[in-house]
Amino acid sequence: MSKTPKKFYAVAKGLKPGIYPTWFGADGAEAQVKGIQGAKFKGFPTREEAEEWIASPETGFSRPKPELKKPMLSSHRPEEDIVIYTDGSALNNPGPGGYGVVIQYQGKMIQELSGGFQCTTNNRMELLACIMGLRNFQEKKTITLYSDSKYVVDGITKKWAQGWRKRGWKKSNGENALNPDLWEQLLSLTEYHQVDFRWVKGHAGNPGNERCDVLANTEAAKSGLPIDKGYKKQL
RNA sequence: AGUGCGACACCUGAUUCC
DNA sequence: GGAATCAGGTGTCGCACT
Repeated sequence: MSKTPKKFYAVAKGLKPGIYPTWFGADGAEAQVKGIQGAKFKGFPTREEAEEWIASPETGFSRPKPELKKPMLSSHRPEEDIVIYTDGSALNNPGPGGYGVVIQYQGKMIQELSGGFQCTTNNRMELLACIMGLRNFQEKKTITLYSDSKYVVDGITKKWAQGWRKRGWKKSNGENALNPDLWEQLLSLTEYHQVDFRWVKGHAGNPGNERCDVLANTEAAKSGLPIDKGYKKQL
């Protein structure tokens, strides 16, 4: 997993402003900002970046939200008629989880789907969200599907899943590919419909993705959820 | 088989601000 | 409820070494 190597911590407002090489400990940055009102600090991979930031602490401006101006004139391509947004969540991962789906037709929201399970994983829910969304269409359709999961999007667009299935659900390194039950369903749905998988950054202000996030989290928080029979913890 | 590296998610906790 | 910063973790994949 990725652990961003933030070696330097710039303290702009704290006990003693400056650059600190560690977070914890007596010499760490945490001691300089913990409990300090109005503290301002940020980690950087290099000392240069930290010093640069400390010179101009970038006050205000918390809305990098990229404005989506969509003129979308009369030339509406048919491949964008049906748009599905998906997201999944799993508290404590693995843990109680849910999926959320928003289906739009010609820019109008026409349906929302959601569901949850007692114990599952984030990736299973991301996968299931796509499956549940695509399942809504009996007839062959051209669909644009948005997910914030590279696992899901690359699994389809980079043909990972096709490779795993071809090798009997083995990954490129020979080990078992996980969640074959869900990937099998998603593969057959994508072989029936014409689905354009597109990755969107999570929590970046995308309204469709944000809505799915709320739906998924609401489901995960419910009580009396069913069990995810396909989830087997390997141990 | 190990070890790294990369990436996107999903969390848990702490502090500050509104 | 929202914004931000930090730490620790799991889910999963591919790649490239030993």
